[in-house]
Amino acid sequence: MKRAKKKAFAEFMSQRGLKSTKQRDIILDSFLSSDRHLSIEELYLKLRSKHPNIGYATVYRTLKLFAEAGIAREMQFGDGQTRYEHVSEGEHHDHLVCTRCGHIEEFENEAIEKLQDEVAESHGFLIERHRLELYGLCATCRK
Amino acid sequence: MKRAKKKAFAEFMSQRGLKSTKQRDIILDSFLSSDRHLSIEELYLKLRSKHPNIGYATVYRTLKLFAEAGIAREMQFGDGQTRYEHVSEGEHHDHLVCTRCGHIEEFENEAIEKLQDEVAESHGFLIERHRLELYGLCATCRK
DNA sequence: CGCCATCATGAAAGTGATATCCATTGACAT
DNA sequence: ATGTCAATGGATATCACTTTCATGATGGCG
Ligand SMILES: [Mn+2]
Ligand SMILES: [Mn+2]
Ligand SMILES: [Zn+2]
Ligand SMILES: [Zn+2]
Repeated sequence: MKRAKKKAFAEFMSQRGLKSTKQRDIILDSFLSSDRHLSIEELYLKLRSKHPNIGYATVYRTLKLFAEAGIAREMQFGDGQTRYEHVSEGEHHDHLVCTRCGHIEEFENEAIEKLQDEVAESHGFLIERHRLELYGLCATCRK
Repeated sequence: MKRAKKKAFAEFMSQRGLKSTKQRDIILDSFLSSDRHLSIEELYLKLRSKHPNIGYATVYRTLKLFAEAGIAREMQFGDGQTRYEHVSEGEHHDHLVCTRCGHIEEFENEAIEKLQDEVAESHGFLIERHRLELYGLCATCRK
């Protein structure tokens, strides 16, 4: 899991002639071992205690790199911050977002995906990607 | 249609003790007679030729008011600008967005909505709202 | 190794869209 | 007509990125 992503990132880096650095290693480790939907600032703050020498710009650029390398995806849940989530090869999911505590849950639903394709076809659209987010109260916050 | 929204807005304004102004009337007219998914700047520019005395801040605040009054809804399609769309009482729809020309089409699909409810329930979520957007090439841009 | 062309870093400055301030103007109840 | 409080709009501030630039690190090649 983590191994696969580290390897994929290493390959991407060498293909592009980019260099391996201490910062990138630290950021990748931290990213892979944290919440699956993290903002730049959250990751930056998480790192800062142990690695006060890593700058915001480096975290920012490294997360962009992860996205280019295909091991992360940029997401917008409407709270004004871009979040980066883990991406696994060939996997897709959508999101449930708690409007009270910010908790994010993932789900997959083949039936919905299929209906989306039908909608697109009936409108003559060629779909490249989609986003489906359900906002409300999570099980905990409902109580 | 337009009448109903003007009336709804007037009621909202008087309930809140807000005042009727020339600018608000102009902006409402312009909003109701334009594209259904308009950014602040687009509306501002559209107005400027005929009403160069209306400021950007007023357009901004008035669109927010429309949203509060329930006759408009803020939307984010990922192009960096907030768009305001017309809202009709008790109506709901989702969007197809062309990634090439920016064209936006609307659709409704009861089956999808129903499946969404099932997903939410199976995760213990209480849904307040959702967003479903399909991004790709519109019929025209496919050719 | 030691060089050195490149890439990477991080503090600071820039950007663009949105949000707010404030002096002035306007609406409307009395 | 007057007083009060909301509205306006130009200017300024904010916020989350995004880029710049001087300095530091990496790694291929003798
Ligand atoms: Mn996710
Ligand atoms: Mn719409
Ligand atoms: Zn919650
Ligand atoms: Zn198109």
